[in-house]
Amino acid sequence: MATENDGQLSRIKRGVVELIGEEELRKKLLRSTHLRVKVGFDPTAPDLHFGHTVIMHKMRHFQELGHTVIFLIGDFTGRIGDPSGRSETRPPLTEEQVAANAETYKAQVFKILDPQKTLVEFNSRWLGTMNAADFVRLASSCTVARMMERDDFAKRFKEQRPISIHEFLYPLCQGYDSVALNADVEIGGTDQKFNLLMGRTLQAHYGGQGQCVITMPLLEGTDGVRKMSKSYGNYIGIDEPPAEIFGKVMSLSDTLMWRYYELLSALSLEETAALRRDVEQGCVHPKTAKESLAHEMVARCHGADAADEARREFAAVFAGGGVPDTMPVFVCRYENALPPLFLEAAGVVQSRGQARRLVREGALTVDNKRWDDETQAVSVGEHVIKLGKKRFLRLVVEQ
RNA sequence: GGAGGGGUUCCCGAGUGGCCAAAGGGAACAGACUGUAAAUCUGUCGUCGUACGACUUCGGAGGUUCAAAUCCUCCCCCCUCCA
Repeated sequence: MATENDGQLSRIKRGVVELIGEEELRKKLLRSTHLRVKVGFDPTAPDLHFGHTVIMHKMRHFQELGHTVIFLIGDFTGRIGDPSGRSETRPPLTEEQVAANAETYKAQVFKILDPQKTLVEFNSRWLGTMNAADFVRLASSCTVARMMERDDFAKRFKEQRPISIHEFLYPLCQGYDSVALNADVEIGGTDQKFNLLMGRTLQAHYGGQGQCVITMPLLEGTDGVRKMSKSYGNYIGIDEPPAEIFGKVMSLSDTLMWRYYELLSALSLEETAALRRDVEQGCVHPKTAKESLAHEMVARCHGADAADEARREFAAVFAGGGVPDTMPVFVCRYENALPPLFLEAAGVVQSRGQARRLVREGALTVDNKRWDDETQAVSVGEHVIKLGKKRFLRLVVEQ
């Protein structure tokens, strides 16, 4: 029995940055096979991306061990805006936005989670019905000094940037969620550590047992600098088309690629290390290694066939100078066949001036031939338009 | 409540009456080189116009002036110190 328990524990610990309350977790695992594992998602970004999947795979592990995962949609807290890691106040969401985003979440999470062992909750259910007295009690559980220990608050305060009082409420609310849900374990990114610990503290404050806290590494976004986040625009969404996911992975830097291998790939750490060694010694081209990763990522979201197809098309388009199988079609009349006009009308660029500049810079290709005269109209007929490396358009010019 | 400092183009940040569509850096985009990698070099980076140029922009609203991001008035927001 003890060994089986240890097996569970080592499975749980794999890949985590920190496990706070390991001894308690060991005991809990002995006592129950149905622990309540809480993970909160802020409904700010309706599209799940690969950064989320790091945590979701950990949730999946718990499910496979028989435990119940509570997928908590922070519809109430979403309206406050999580200050974690932020240098400024987030804009609050409207109720409608939150509702719409939450629906999108629910539609996507079951790509990875087992619906049978997932409980979806909304924290407005208990936070929304609290009255002022309840909130005062909640707020009394934490001192200002304790709150200011938080790195991002401390930093903002020091840099004389604004912090609103309501942002103090966020960790308290998130912590109270753990009280309301009676969570045994909560999982989050390393940037959530403070909030996660707040849950542990509050549960004790309200007379329960504190949850165990697991922090997972944060995946850097495609820029390799900031964490992956929709609001930074550096994310790869799990719902994006295969070619898009493939392309985004391929344009990761070589250094960053190993991080993605480590956090996302099904390859073991040993296998990854071996691959890395091969690349460093020149036995394997880094591009090949990246293609495997891209293939794996597409396969996870869209299946192996789609991944094969994405790899084939990528090779044809970018290595072979070909064109994608599908590209947006735009029809215009001959008098509008001037590059700045149709490029703007087709939504390829944001303004005619921008189009004009790009054409002058030699970014435009019509039927695979450079077209650097912005005043020359494209002839009647069907053409393949390419702007820069990534923007394609099938242009039909009518008489 | 009192005193002082500040809000500039995607971000940071210069600019205190015309030479300002606004320095510099970053991000982004394009070209060259490549592996849609990195690094490097070059260019672009408010809108419209082939171009001379025109128009809109420097927290908001008014005003002074031939001319305002820059001066004045009121308002909104942020920070610091005192209470």
